[in-house]
This record gives sequence, structure tokens and C-alpha cells, in this order.
Amino acid sequence: MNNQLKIYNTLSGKKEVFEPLVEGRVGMYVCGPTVYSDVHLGNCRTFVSFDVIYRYLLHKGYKVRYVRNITDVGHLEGDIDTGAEDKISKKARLEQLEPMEIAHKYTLGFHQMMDVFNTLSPSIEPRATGHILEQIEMVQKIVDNGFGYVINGSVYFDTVKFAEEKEVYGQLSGRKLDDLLAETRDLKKQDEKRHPSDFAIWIKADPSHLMRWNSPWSIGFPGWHLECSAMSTKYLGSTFDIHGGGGDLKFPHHENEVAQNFGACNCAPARYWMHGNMLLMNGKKMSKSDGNTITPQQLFTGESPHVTKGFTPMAIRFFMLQSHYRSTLDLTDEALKAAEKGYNRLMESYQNLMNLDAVVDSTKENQELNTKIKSLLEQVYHNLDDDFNCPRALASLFELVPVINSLSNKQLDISELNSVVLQSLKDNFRSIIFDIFGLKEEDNPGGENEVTDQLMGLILQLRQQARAEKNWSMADTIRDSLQVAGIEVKDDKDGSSWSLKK
RNA sequence: GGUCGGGUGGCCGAGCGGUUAGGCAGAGGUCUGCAAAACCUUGUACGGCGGUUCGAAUCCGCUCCCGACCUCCA
Repeated sequence: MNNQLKIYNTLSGKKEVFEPLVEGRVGMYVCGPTVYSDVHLGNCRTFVSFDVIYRYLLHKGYKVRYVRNITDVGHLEGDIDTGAEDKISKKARLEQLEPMEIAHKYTLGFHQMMDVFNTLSPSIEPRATGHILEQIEMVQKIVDNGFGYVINGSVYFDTVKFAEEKEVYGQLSGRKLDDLLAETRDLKKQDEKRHPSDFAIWIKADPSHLMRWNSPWSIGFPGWHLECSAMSTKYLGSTFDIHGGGGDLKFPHHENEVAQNFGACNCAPARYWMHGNMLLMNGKKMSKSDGNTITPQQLFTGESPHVTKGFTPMAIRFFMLQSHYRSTLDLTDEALKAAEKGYNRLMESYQNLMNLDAVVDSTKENQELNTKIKSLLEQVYHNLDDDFNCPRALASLFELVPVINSLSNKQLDISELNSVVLQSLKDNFRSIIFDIFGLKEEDNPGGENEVTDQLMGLILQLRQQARAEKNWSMADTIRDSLQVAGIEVKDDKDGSSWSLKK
């Protein structure tokens, strides 16, 4: 599988062939959450997107160092000039807790949710508060290089000077320099900043602020944006391969990150910038702040006016996989239901596939069928190589489903299949679904156990007897009653099978 | 207001110059005691108006809607 991987780079606005800095290795930094409240679904979509990207890079054999931060200080709410407050600090004050208790609580919740969605842990998950020293050093470098200025104990990044000298400011977010500079946010008043587009890299803490560290400039705390610049540099180097995050971070967060890195080391941080698109609900961005939101928990239980029933984490993950990471995805009840069925169909087909045994009979081998299977598998990887196009890859995978089910049904003779092709189909199908897409089999609600297994075996045996005696009313009564109890019975040529209804 | 990105069949969602994307729902059929499942067949959709082209959902112009960013957000 040494096809060329192409990645859409926000910097150039084009798909580019991916060439890592160091052969065989990838350094990837993804902006993680600010842990001041429960994760919402939009976060989950972004991290699921990058999870698949991470998984596919691993699948291609890269040695990946995947760094995803936890922001637990510095993220301000409101405008700095009009009394901004750190999100964590604010929450801590409101709940009368230590800021670290807040950060810890929501970090745990975040991890649990990531686990529920079956995302792999990043290689390193650094926190902003654990890297104050690195951030102070970076501020110092920026000041030394003339791109920062100190006022009243706070340090600001000089965007005007930077823009004039470096010509990279605005490049990532596609903003025109003139527009940026012309911008007159009239929050005027006691503005410490020289220019509205300047941003704080070190903030002097007012007496009520709960998070404070000593620095050359004041007792204070680092600005938002800075933690990512400092930590990506620390763990991936001044320049690394991929930087990702949600699309809403392009500006100002990522733009400012680039500026800081340039300001500190005169080099670009990442070579490929990747941005996931927003999860919508009711056609609008899901957002904590305006209430257009549904929590993952509500989605699981169905306790929300936006859905008629609950959905399992894997059905939701599958739903996300069905759209491209760069497209918006509109969450609706109907779409979720469709995804759930599709997901179940895929998993059932996988089960069928695993139960197939090769029958070698070279006289019966069907060349066309074997070729079709091989080519569909190749298409899956081909699609993934094209900027991680999951919906297309999934489409190719789904074209294999009727083939597998026909073999399983004996509508197609298994001996038509070359045994090597069958083995490869099994191996690849499994690897694609579980290793790359990161899906997993979910336990049936209620679950089975040995006792129910035996009971059901007995019941089906009795029913089989009734059927043999053509006692259809008895057979149907049993089936209908089980149906009411939430157990589905299916008859096929070899007998009957049962499953808990999903 | 500025800057981007969209409008695809009943729904979701790919594609972005010539090919059936795919999923779900619908219709017809095969199999089956019946049912379910599965399998087969089926849909001529690309906001509107012009233009370029042998050929446009895909390129260009105009127009109408919608969304995102510009302020905290993944």
C-alpha cells in the first residue's frame, strides 16, 4: 500500500502530496479542548476526524507522534480590554473550587467520552499549566526578537510589526493584511494594545484571578494561543508535519500561533495545516454558547427534543464517518437513524464474512468475482489516500456487502472464491472497519449470557419441533411472543437464529 | 459591512467537465409454510437565469437563498 497520500493543506488551499519531514515519521499536533465544561458533540466530531487520520497514518506504517493538548489556563472569556476572565478561573470562582479541580473534572470527562467514541489516545497530552516555563521562555524570545512589547506587566504580540516584516500574517486564514490593520474594533477606551489585532501573550493577573505564576513581567498567566506554540515546539520541534484542529480555530487561534512561532524562532511551525469542519444541528453550528446543542449523553439516551430515540456511540461515529472531515455535517434524527441501520448492516456483514470458510475448487473459481473484490478493496485505500475520504472509502466497502452476504446465503458459491482472496478480504475488511475507521462491535443492550443462551436454545429447539410437525400456529406464537419480548427470530435454511432487537 | 464556504433525488451525503458514488426510505421481484433478513431490479437529482464547450451538477458571469469566520468556541 505505498500509494501517495494527499492532504488538503489550508495554507495553500490545495491538496498536496504528503511528504513528512523525516522519512517514515509523522509529527502531528491537534488542538485539544479547553477543560472548563463538558465536551460537546462538536468537539467529538473533530477528534473523531483526527482519530481516523491518526489511525490511517499508522496503518500506512508511519511512526506517528500525535500530540493533543489540554488547555487548562489562558483561555479568556470576553475581551481582554473590558475585563476578560480566564474560563477555568471563572468556573472555579463560581463553583468555589480550585481551578485544578475544574480542569481535572472536565479532563476526566473528556477522556471518558473519547473512550466511548473509541478514539485512540494521543502519544502525548500536554497541559498548559504544566508548561508555564516553556511559555515564559517563548514570550521572552518573542520580546527579544522585537515582536512583543510590555505594558503594565502584560506582554502583547505586535501584529503590525510582524505583518510588515514577515508577510505571513493572515496567510493561513486568508485574511488580507489591509483588512486586519484597518480593523477598528471600537472597544477603544483604556486599550493597552497598540493595535486592535495585537494579542496578549502574557497577562498580568488582577488580584481576583485564581491562577497566577511569577514571570519577568508580572505575576500573571500565559495568553491563549501560546500554549500550543510552546508545546508543539517542545514535543515536535520548531517545524513539524501536521497541525490540525477545528475550522473555527483558523482565526485567530492558529493565525496567532503561526505568528508566535515565527516571532520566537523565525520559522513556520507546521507544514500541513488541516481543519475539520463544523457539526451542525438544525442547519446551524452546534455551539455551547447559544444553546443550539445536544450533549453526547442526551444523544445516547434520546433525552432531547432533537431526537426521537437514543443512538449508540458507534452509530454516531459511523454517522460522522459518512461525511468528509472538511464538510459540515448536519445532525438530524432521520440521518442518525439511517446511519444506525447502515452501521448495523456493515457489522452484520462483517460477522457473515468471518463465518465463511474457503472451499478450494480451482475449476469453479470465478475470475471476475475475485477481481472485483480485490479492486474494491484497493479502492478503499485509494479513497483514503485522497485526503482521508472516508465517505468514498465507506461506499467502496459497502459494495462488498452484497457480495459477502450472497456468499453467506449460498446464493453465491463459496468455491467461486479463491482462498487467498477470501483471506485477504477477511483481513482487510477487519482492518478497515476496526483499525482505520475505529468502529467496534457493541454489546447488545441487555446482553446475552449463558443462561439466556441455553434458554433460547431450548425454546428454538421446541419451536423447530413444531415447525417440523407443520404446527405453524405454535411456531408463530413462539416467534411473536419473543418478538414482543424484544427478541428477533430469523429462520433460514439451516435452522433459526435469534438476536436481541436493537 | 468585510472575508470565506455552501445550495445535489423523500432524507443524509460523495463527486467537481463525459462514468451507477454510497447509506436510509420507497417501488417491483427472487427465496421462504408465513414473517424477517438476505439477494436482484428500479429512481435520470444537481437553487434560478445566461454563457463557454462536441459535452456542465462540475468552468465563467449575473442572481436568489443559507452557513461559517471577523468576539469565546472543535
